Amino acid sequence: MLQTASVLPEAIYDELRSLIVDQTYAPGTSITESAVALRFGVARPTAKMAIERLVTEGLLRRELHQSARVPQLDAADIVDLFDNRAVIECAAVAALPAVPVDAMTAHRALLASSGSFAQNDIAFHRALVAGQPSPRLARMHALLMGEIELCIGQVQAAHLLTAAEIGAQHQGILDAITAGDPTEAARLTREHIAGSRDRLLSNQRNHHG
Amino acid sequence: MLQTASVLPEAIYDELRSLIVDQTYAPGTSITESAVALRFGVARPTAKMAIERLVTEGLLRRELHQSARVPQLDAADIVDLFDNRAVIECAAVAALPAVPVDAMTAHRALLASSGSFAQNDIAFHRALVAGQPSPRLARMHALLMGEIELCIGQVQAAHLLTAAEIGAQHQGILDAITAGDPTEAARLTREHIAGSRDRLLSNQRNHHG
DNA sequence: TCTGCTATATTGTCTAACAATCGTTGGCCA
DNA sequence: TGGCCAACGATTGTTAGACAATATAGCAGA
Repeated sequence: MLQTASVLPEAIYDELRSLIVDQTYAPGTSITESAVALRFGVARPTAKMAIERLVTEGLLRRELHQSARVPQLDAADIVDLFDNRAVIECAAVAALPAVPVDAMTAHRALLASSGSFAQNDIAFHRALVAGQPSPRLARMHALLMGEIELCIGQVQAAHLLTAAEIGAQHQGILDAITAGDPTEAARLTREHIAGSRDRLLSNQRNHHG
Repeated sequence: MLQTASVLPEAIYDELRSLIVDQTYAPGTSITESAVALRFGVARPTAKMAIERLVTEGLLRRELHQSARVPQLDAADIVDLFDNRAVIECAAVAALPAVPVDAMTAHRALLASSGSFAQNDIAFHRALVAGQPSPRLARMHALLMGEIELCIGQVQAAHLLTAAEIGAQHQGILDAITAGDPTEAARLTREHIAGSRDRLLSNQRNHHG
């Protein structure tokens, strides 16, 4: 979370964020302050606050005097997002003293998942970063992950790879951490993320290319 | 800049930010919304907006129902800030196709400066990141640099090193970029930032230890 | 002295309203 | 018929004032 906000805008923020990531609001949809205020039964300033927070995280874009719009992420965005994510997550796993329990939980949940496992994949990576000691690295990661989720939703990439394949790559990262080899952990993380990126890119080409 | 805000909160944000970085507001000072609104002659919501943006950047901290306070950065903060800064700036210089003109400008200004050159140093590093193509890497860097400026102000570290010494290290980084050696550029950047970190740390020990 | 209550200060949120600005639609003119 | 300009509607930007919720501090009592 980027900032500790008050409870009401926080709730609206959460809800809106889900609607955007779920593709309930398609890319390009414009989201006005009044509409949000009406939908959630709050005053416009409160809705405005939630929207501005989503803009800060990159899940919405807006310009002066125009309503916020759900961004359409293109190939360049995917490359930028995943490359930066690799930088941050490599630094994170290299700084991990041990495997965080939350990461193990997400890992097992992913391997056991029957349907869509994208959320478990995200949770695994978030847990790796959360388990590492630097709060600012975690903040920067959060700044990327919102758009990453949006991106995965937009490319309909839930099943580009099997849970077993993803799980095996995760297992390798965990093993390197446990073995006390941060360099190897970082390398595997970099490869894992680059693989996801390329898979998303080829899928996007098929859909929009 | 983290987000494109409207003009009035933007102006207040800029002014407040300067006052905080300048140490006009000492660490620990509490800044109320009303006080800001009064000082700048705007309504409280407008002041609130500026304050919340500074909180997002880490230049102020606040909890629910309490006024924002200027944070007192300790040794752990310095380490965290500079280590993460090294991660980001290394990635930035490694991605630089050539030396940005703004970086050259700041570099020359630093070498020619007679008094305090901290601003030129900051400008140089900002220019390096701004010259690199990824907007999200730049955003993450901006998230760190606010606190970095605050940190430098709090440790009264304007003259821990001569302009000539800093300039020489910068020159080395520029040379590596020009030579098309991103690995070397990243290494020199990492060393340069680690040096700054250690000097700030020892200075802080003298003052507060 | 320590505990508990009260009072004040501050933020959280709402309603209502006006100003500024952007996009669009319609009409007017060539 | 087609292009330019103006007015309109929609939306955001900003303000004012008000009330509720909460934290801090100071005071009173045991």
